[in-house]
Formats: sequence, C-alpha cells, structure tokens
Amino acid sequence: MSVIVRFAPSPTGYLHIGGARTALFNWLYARHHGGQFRLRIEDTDRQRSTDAAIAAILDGLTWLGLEWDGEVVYQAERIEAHQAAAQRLVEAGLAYPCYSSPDELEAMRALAKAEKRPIRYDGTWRDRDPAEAPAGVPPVIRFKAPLDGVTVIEDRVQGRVTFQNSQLDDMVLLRADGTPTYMLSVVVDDIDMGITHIIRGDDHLNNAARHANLFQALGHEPPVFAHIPLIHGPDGAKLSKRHGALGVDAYRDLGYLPEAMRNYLLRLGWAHGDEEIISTEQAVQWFELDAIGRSPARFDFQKLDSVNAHYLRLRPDADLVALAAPLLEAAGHELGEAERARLVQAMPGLKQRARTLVDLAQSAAFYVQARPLPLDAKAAKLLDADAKARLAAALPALAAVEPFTEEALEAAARAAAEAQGVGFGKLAQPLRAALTGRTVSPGLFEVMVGLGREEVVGRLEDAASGRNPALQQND
RNA sequence: GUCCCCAUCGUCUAGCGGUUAGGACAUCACCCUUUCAAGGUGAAGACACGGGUUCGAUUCCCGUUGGGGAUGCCA
Repeated sequence: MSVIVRFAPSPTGYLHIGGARTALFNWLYARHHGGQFRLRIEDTDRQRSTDAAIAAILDGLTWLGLEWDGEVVYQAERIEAHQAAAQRLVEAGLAYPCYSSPDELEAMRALAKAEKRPIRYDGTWRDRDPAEAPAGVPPVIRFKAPLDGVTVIEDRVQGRVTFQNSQLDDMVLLRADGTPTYMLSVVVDDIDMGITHIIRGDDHLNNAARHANLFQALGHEPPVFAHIPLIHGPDGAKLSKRHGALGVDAYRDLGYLPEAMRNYLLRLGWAHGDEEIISTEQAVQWFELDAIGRSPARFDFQKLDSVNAHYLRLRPDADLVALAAPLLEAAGHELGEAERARLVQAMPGLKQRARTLVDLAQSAAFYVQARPLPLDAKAAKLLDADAKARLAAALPALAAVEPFTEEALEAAARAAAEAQGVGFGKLAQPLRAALTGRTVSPGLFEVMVGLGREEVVGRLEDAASGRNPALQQND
C-alpha cells in the first residue's frame, strides 16, 4: 500500500509552530515511504477563513521547504460531495434531522454543567418522528452514533485508546444552512483522497473515535492514526496564538534558517538515539512513527538558537550575504558591489559568531558603515587619550605593511606594541574600537584585511584624531 | 463535572527488568586567546509520590498528585 498523508490546516490564521511541526512529520513520513504529501485547506467555516491566511500557510510551508504533492484541495469546493455523503447516511438511517435550536442546546449544556453531568447532546430528535418538527425551523443533520459498546483506536503514537461509546454524542454533520461541518468533511475528503495515515495533533485524539465511526458508517475502514503531542510554551502552558505562538513568518523575520527550523522541530517529540544535528536527507531516511514521543514538549528558543548557529556556519558565504543584505539595507546601509564583496570575504569570521541572521547583519554592519565610524559607548570609553596616542604611534607601521595580510599585520602590530612598551592587548582593543566601533568583533587582522588598507588607515586616523561620533546606545 | 492523553537533569531527550541512568541546549569552572564567538576538558544537575508484580524496577500493573487536551451548527 502506497502511503498518502495530508496536512489539513484551517485558514483562520497564520501557520503556527505546532502546525508547522505536524506538516513536517507528515512530509517526512511521506518522503520516507516514497508516498504522497497532500495539502488540504479546511475552509468549511466560511466566516472565519481568509485568503490572507491561506497565503500565509502556503508561504510558510514553502519557506520551510515542505513541498506538497498534487493540487491543493480546498474543502469548501467539495461541499456537494459532503452533502451527498450526509444524504446517504440519512437514507441509510445512520443520520437524522435535529430541530433543537442553538438556545435549547445551550440551555441543555448549562443544565448538564450545573448538575455536574456529562455535557452532551441528549438525543432528543434521534428517534422522534420528524412529523413533530416545529414549522419553519431548518434542521441540522446529526450522526447516529453507537449508543453502547466501545470504539477502539489503535494509535501509532498513543497506543490503544478505548472510548466508551456512551461518551460520544451525536455530532452535527450538516449545519442548519446545509453546509458541512469539519467532522463530516474531514472523513469524506480523507476517503476520497485515499488517505492512508492521519498524522495530526493529539488535540484530535477524541475526535478520532467519532471519525472512526463515521468512516465505518460510510463503508470504509479508518486510516492509520498517529496523534502527536502538542507543543507548549516555555512556561508549560498551551502554545496558542495569544500565548507566545508565532507564525513561521515570524521565525523567518527573527533570522532563523528553514533547515534549522526543520531540525529543531524534528527533535521536539522525535528522537533517533542521541542524534541532535540531523540533516533533512538523514531525517527522511530515519523518520518513523514509532520514534515519536508521547509527552508534550516545551518550545525553547535557546536550543533553536544553537541549532540555527550550527546551520548558519554551514551556509556558503555568498548565501549569507544575500540573506543578510536586505537586513543591512533596511538598517540604512547601502550595499554596492564593493560592499557585498567585502562582506563575502568577511563572512567566515562573522558567521562563526552569529546565532541568527539578525545577529549576523548587526555584527556585519561595521564593515559597510561609512566613515567616520560611530562608536558605541564601550568603544568610546576605551578610546581615551592614551589609547589614541597608541593608535597614532602604531599607524605608520600598519599603513606601510606589505603585503597587507593577516600574518604581516599581526607581526607589525605586535612589534608596535612592543616598541611602545605595552602589552599587545593595550593596543589591540583600541585598534578594534577604532576599526569596528565596538569592543567585540571578529579577529583584528581578519577585520583589517576585510576592510582593506585604505579604509583601515582612514578609520585609524579618524579615531586618533577623535573624529568619530558617539552612538547613543549602551551595548 | 465527564472523557482522553502525558510524567527521566531547568529545557529537548536516550533508555524498551539488572546501566557508575547516556547525549544535546542552557549554567559554572579551566584551557586556547587581541575582544567575542567557535573549539577542547571538566563540574553541577533527573527517574513526581504511594502501593503492588518480580530474585531485581526508571522500565510492567494500580492508585495519588501534577500538567495537557476534548467536551461547538470551530477546526
């Protein structure tokens, strides 16, 4: 049997991190088995579905590199099939019209709650003669769920889960306006799409029992279920849109790489021994449902940062310049050919120190900053009169270094420090401040070579004569 | 309230009856060193609790506690 899985988000908001992981697991499972990964937009709730949300979901998946197979299925376009299925169930006596009004239902629930009884539809219209229907009230169609016995779900992640059928009430299949609900449309679409495995968040575990019964009623065996645990926020509470959950676009803006997101998300709930850094290719090869853990995981930015830093270092320098360039330009730095070339050359030292693309752009800014270079507070403080004197004294030797290489520059700088009778650090930090405007940077001589002789001399002259403006910031 | 799920270092996890309970992130020390990273070495840090089963439980069973989810004419 060839594997067909699907990711089925509802377009009521952006693609959040939990959905992204569900999509990733589905995608990996499909790729591992050489099957298909289908995308289905569950937009049966026309009021809450938006085109913007659909676009955000497609964008998010594309950015994450989770390409889907075949056409996107829009559930709203399949209403006729859903309605026909409901009709068949009514004709077969497996579903019935219910005339209870929303108000009555609400009162029913309130009463059940007050009396501390299970909150469930009481089945008023299940066996009542439709002839008793109130005039002018359009009914909903409800599923005639089994009253006793049990429904057993053999879940690939959660194991065997048994539900008492007495707990399952008669769910609404068709709303009063004739539109299908999620419960109906998922099952009909899963059948029509030939879905073999349903991998989704375990907030649907309860629904699995209802779905399984509907599959049976429609004459099909349910697919294999795999309900994966939810992701929680750092405080252990459910990660929701009003509780720290961000759309994948936010992670992109925060400077995370898609391959890092895939690796990090994969390790949230899935493991392969002690492996931490797992390439996507390797993940496809290894991924299996059995290795999915059953307990919920908390989202941890520090770990994500660490994984991201790893993948950042793996990226080619030119890639990183292309990714950081928009950020630098947004910060007001104009990037011509010369600046871009300078950045590519400087990237090995920069990328080793960055955790995100945002970090990277910030720490790269000094390379493309126009003179005179602004100094941050610490750098300004460091460049006192003594430091400036040392810079002035060392300048001629550095300006004359030939060839202009890291080795030659280092030799010259060390000789200059010695000539001045100070430790190398006493000269190095002022040089750093003068050249980068900060007290923290990549290796000094790497910076010099990256900047080029002319720029180095200019920046040192600026600093020695106190031409740099101070930056207001305090880091 | 009712139903369902979960429970190993702060966090992510390995473990699938007998281990000095392993790794990663974070933390702390030291090394390297021109700063910061990276890298290296090391430290500290966990089986929620109570009953069983067993020669032996982190591991199997039951309960307690604690989290989470579901209880919609949302998905």
